[in-house]
Amino acid sequence: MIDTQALRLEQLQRAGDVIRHDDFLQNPPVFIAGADVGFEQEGEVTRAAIAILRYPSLELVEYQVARITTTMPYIPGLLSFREYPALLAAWEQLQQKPDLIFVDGHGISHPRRLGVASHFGLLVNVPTIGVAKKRLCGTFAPLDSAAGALAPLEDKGEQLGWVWRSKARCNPLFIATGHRVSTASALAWVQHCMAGYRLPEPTRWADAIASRRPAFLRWLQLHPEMSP
DNA sequence: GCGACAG
DNA sequence: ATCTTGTCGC
Repeated sequence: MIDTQALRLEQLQRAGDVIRHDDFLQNPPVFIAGADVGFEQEGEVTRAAIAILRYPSLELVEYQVARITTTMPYIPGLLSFREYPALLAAWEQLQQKPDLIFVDGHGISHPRRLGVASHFGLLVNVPTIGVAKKRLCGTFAPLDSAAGALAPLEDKGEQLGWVWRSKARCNPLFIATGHRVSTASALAWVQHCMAGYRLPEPTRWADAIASRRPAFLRWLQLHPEMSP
């Protein structure tokens, strides 16, 4: 069995190492990555995809996909332990390491302040931002229906991040510091990587690659040399 | 006790 | 997350 209590204690300990302010040596970043995790073989296999985009052009310059045997079931609040092994595997395969990573999931907007974006950021020691599609914890004021509507996500007296409607008629995104990025910058960087869709480009590409979507397959046709 | 609960 | 087509709404 899994000692969930020990994992929760580990989260509390690691959360103390998360840096919640900007400490980039060079800003703005030159390469921004999007990271996404999915599953195959009825969950037996965990698949991670990382897409590297040049900033500010947002063109895809590299991507890596890693598949490993799944070791943990999905337990709300303990997601990072299930996903980080595959993320690390994909990370090791990268030729070009990014200056900033958008991780699909929460950052410090987590019950014990250690979502997958924060956990992964600590492991690779790179600035990360959590971009999630659903709330995990915290509360926020009703959001206006217009694109751009924003509300702080708060919990127990502190602001954990933002709830931001990136596009009209779409559910909002939950954006928070992962590691080495401030709450204000987390929102700004995501906003700087939008291209008309609900998700920011780094995340959108990572998802397209992991799921082998048509847009990605078409891009592959134009870049044969990029086929792994 | 009851409801909520990233991917 | 994943299984999956068409369909309703702006």
